[in-house]
Amino acid sequence: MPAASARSRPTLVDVAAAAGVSKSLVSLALRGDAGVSERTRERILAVAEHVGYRPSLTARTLKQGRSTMLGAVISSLDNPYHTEIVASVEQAAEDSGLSVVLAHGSRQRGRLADRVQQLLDLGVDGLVVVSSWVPEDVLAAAARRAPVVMVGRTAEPVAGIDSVNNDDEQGAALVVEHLAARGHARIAHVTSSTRPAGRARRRGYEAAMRAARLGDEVRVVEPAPAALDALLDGGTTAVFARNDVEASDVLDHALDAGLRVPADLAVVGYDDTVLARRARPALSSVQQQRDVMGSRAVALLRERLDGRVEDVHEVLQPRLVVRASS
Amino acid sequence: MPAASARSRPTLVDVAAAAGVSKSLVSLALRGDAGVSERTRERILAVAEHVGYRPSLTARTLKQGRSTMLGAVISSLDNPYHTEIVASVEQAAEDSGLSVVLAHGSRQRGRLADRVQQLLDLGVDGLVVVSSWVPEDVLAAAARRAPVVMVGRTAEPVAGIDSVNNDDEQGAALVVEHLAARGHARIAHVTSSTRPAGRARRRGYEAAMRAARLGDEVRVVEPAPAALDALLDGGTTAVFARNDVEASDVLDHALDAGLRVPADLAVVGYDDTVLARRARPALSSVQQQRDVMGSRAVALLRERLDGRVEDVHEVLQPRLVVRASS
DNA sequence: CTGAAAGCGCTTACAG
DNA sequence: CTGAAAGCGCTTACAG
Repeated sequence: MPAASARSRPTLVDVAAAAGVSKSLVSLALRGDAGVSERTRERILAVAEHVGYRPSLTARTLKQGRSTMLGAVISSLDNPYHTEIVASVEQAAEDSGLSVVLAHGSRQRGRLADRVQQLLDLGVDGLVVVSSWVPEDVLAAAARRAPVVMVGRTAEPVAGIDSVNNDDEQGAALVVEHLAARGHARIAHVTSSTRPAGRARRRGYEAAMRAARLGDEVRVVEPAPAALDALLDGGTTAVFARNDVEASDVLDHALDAGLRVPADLAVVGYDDTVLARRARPALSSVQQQRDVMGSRAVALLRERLDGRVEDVHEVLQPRLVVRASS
Repeated sequence: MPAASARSRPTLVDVAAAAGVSKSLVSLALRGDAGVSERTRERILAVAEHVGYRPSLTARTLKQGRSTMLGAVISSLDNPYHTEIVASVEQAAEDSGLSVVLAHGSRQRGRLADRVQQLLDLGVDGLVVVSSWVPEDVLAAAARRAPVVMVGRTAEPVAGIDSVNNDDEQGAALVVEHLAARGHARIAHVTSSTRPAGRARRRGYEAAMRAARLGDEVRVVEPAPAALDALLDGGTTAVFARNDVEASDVLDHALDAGLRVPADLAVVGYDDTVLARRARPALSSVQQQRDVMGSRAVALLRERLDGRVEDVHEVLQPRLVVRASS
């Protein structure tokens, strides 16, 4: 069989011809319609199998007006926290008979907006956005084409878009309470982020410090070498970093400076990624309910597809995983 | 505007009606056909923009028989080596005016086969497989539907499928030569893999050891604690690990055992992932030409689409990146 | 320079 | 239980 013909897929018409029936009957048989006799269906299925028939999703989507595909957008592939959420979205989608097509923006803002368009042009039935870098006007425009759910925070809720996120303030409070219970008073917060989640963690830290009557010891610095040196010289005994990446940087810096962790300095991160488990000593970190996030995101999308019009914002409670670093 | 109507996208017909022309003219104008007067085109573009028209990729794909989409399949999202290759595939595709839809198998073999089917059913014009876990019969079947290029090794070349991969034997030889030049004689190889790339690295190690007249010192072990202990007790002064993950494990183990790296033990990895840079001390590692891999993969696909029928297998030369661990 | 018509591969009423 | 027909939103000869 020549390559060219090998590349032209058999269609319903081919199956129908081979089975000696009409193409509508083939369609009905393939989809398990009740009005097709058992014998006929089996014969048609066998023929379809024999000629190597695969239905064209493109044609089906065009006809039906829906694709049973969901789109997922993430900032970049190299953030294990985000990719784990995507994996849970995919699992939940699969459980609902939906498939997921994935796109990312390689950390580039404009590219993320392009990817959102691309997925919508492709005809996805809904969109899960696992990235805080998609501009809000792009989100709002996307929501006019298909239901959109945001996993994680935007600065303000975007009208028409559902969200599910972690309670960052509460996560930060868990860390401060843990460190205070371990006897730490001089607990600093290391953060380089001005994004919504980062800001919320910082607010949570500050509020928890005051609640623990440590308000005078509030100290927030960037994860830059000079700032960290000043911090360590200044008598800080514990650091709550905004995420595991920055916690790892703090850890490296402290070890390089000859400090023992956690004896001289306790370090706690956020997100509980593979980085936390790989660090030496292993990092305590705040764990978000990533698997629940994925299934809730898909559930919210399905509700929208079923007609819900009010916005829903779900907030999940995090928990602290204590390891050797604190 | 009610939600339902907001969700029904304007079509060519809507634009045509709004502009007072036929829908074929709109199509021609949008695609920049030469036979449309400048004034007419501008007017049509303005109307399309105004009504928020976006062409349906689904309809276009159905009509044209091609989608200008490439599919990319990877084993899982948590392997930075693979995701970096995918990023380079995407960049190369974009440069060719193609988009990429990404699918992964969460490390599950059967799921990978499903994803390959899904991408083909979706209508991708070609498939880049960045995973050695896709069964060869699945690859062969896929190639009957669309051009397929394998990035990385299969055990044997698969008929009808192009490939681009790194010269693993050569990479292993670079490591052995480097360590031998540093004065090491007892160089062990740590590997847990029986996959094609792992086997090739092992072969390369053994050949290079003999070439360096160190044939009597060839030692291959698994990255298990007991095996590593025996290795360290046995006078090994350098370890070449099959990849950065296993090199990190060796590193951790050695440091835990109180050894200094590289003074007591030199460690070298493979793939030059972020793990190598993040390790302490930073790991020497073999760097593959990941960016070139992506652009070559896309180029091979395009050649197939343009009619090439002979199989092409490209082999790229790796280079060694020396860091503190050796 | 512009329009009417056919057709990509499906699904879905509608007849029989 | 089965078939003929219309139509999803495009693109592309073909006329004019």
